This record gives sequence, C-alpha cells and structure tokens, in this order.
Amino acid sequence: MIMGRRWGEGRPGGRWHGELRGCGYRVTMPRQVILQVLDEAKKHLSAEDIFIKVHQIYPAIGLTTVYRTLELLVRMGLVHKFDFGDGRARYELCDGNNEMAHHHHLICTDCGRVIDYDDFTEEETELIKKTEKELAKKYDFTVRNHTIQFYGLCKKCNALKK
Amino acid sequence: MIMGRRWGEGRPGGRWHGELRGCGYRVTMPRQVILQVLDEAKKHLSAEDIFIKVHQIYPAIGLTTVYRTLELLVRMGLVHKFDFGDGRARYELCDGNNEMAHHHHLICTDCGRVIDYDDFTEEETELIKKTEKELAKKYDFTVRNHTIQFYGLCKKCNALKK
DNA sequence: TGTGTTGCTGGGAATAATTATCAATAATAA
DNA sequence: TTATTATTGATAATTATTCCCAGCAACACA
Repeated sequence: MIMGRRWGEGRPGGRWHGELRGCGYRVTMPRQVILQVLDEAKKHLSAEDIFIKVHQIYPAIGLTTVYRTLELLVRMGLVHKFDFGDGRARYELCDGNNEMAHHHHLICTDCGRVIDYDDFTEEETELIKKTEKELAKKYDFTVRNHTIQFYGLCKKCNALKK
Repeated sequence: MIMGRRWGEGRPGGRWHGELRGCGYRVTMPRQVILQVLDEAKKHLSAEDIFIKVHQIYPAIGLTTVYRTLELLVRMGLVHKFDFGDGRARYELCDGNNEMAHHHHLICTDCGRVIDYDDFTEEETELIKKTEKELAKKYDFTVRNHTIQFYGLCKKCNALKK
C-alpha cells in the first residue's frame, strides 16, 4: 500500500511538487498554498478571491505573489485563465487529473452571472479533439486549452425585460 | 429599383438608423461613425483602435464616448466583445447580416498573437446550435452569442521552444 | 547538517484600461 | 422654431495588474 507513493502526495500542497520541480521551479509556501486553494475551490476564483483565501492560511502572502504565481501556473499549463468580460480574470485548476470535471460557461450580459455547465460534453469532446487536430495541422498551432462561452440573458434578467 | 429603400441605407453610417431608433436611441454622429469604423474593420479592434480611427473621420470624438457607445452596442446585441487575455477588450460587429463571416480564435499564450479561423465543419455548427437549444431549455437562458477560443502556442513560439 | 548561490517574495509605487462626474451640446418631438 | 432631454467630451477617479528592489529562503553541494 505504500509503494508507488511519491513525495508530497499526502500533503495538500505537496501534490504539485513534481510539476514545479520538473520545470525547474522552487517549491515555496506561497505556491503550495495557492495551488491548495485552487484545488479546494469549487469554482473559478479571481486573483483577489485567491489572495483572501490564501491569506487565511498563510498571512504573509503578498498580492503581487498571487499574480506572479498565477501567471507562472498558467504558463505551465496547470491553471486556466478565464475572462468573463467584467474586467477581472478568473483562474481554475486545469482538469488534467479529472480533479475537476471539464466544463464551460454561460455568461449573462446583463447581470454578469456565470453559470457553469458540463452537460453535452461527450459529443463535444470528440468534436473538439478532432477540431484541435485539424487546427494544429492547418495553422501549425499547438492547442493546450480551450474555452467555450455562451453569452445571453439569464432567467432573472430575461424575466425583468418583460 | 428605388422601392424598398429605407432612409439612411445609402449612407455608410446610416445603415443602423433603424436599430438605434428602434431601441429608442438617438442617431448621433459618434454612433454612426463608430458603427462605420466597426463595419469597415476586417478584424477585432480595441477601444483605442476604434478611437483613433473614428478620430480621423470625426475629430471631436472623446474616448469616453467610444467606451459608452461600445457598451451600448454590446447591450443591443449589435457588437460582440472579446477578451483575449491581454488586458484590453476587443470589439467586432456581430454577423447578423452576414457582413462578417462567423469565426473563432486561436490565441498564442506566449506572444499573444490571435489567429481567426472560420473553417468549421458542418458537424461543428450543428453541435453548437443543438447545445444552444438545450442550454436554453435547461437553464432558461437566452443565448445571443458565443465564443470559442483555443489557447496554445503558435508556429513561431513553438519553434522557439526547441 | 551547514552554507552559498540565486530564485522568490512582499510592499509600495507605477501603469493602463475603463468608468464616473457634470456642464455644455445637439437630436427629436411638438 | 423651440423646448425637452438624451448625449457628449474633458477631466478626474477607479481598479486590476505589473514593475521595482532590497531582503529572504529553497536547495545544490559540500
């Protein structure tokens, strides 16, 4: 039962030890805690959201470090950065290990509400994969991630218009 | 040959007279020129891009008005707002009248280059339509637009990594 | 287990896009 | 033409994000 266990797998923040070290980065407290917070989050968080949550665990954190680390994680492909059009970016752990189911977003252009959905992805996944392959060939572009967002009016705003 | 011609259809900026008035908005010079610039643009423009172009046609324009008008047009559903993750929004006329072919984006996370592509398969278009319908039903959400973006490395940046 | 190198950090200042304010202007309806 | 009032433009204010730099700490090597 112990075999195959890698260093840090028991610790919440230690899980990404390998990824960081593998890219030549140091494993620091801020990085571990930020990853932990992202992992525990059930939804996309803004930089400030992350800062506040991390601050509760590790109060010495600086906002600059949050931004710097997020940029690093995005570059590494561990984190995905979203823009919902409200002027602040959101961040989510990528679903490389099925940690978080792959999903997309419905964004209300009126109240800014964001609805996650993960229905209809079976068929979609197939198509996306195929498309990615074709794009890669045609444009010589290495796809690492994608975003699908539907914009419109949510239930409430729809009702208010009438 | 003259019948059916509505006011403003001959003028570049007058084309949207109906849309504006229909929503109870006034037809002003800034609005007409901004729409003209968006219409003539072959690609997505930032607010500043638009300001500069409009300024050449109508120098009295203020940057505030550009932002204000774009927000209005987005709310009206005439213009689509994009976020490519570089901190500035981009705007494009919607393709309601086939003016501009519907397209999606490939975004290089390294150099920020954006590639438009509009070669989707039949299949792809079908799926989107179907998904829109089902989402509308399930979440009571009126879809007015959508965005599909692939993130990754473009040809050049791919080459540099090796 | 100590120690030096150097990547990483935190705080504050700087930047840049966007939004708020408000008196002056101009599009409409009459 | 005139009155009404939406719209505008200049400036100030706001807000997310980045820059800068001296001090700190991870970790390779001993």
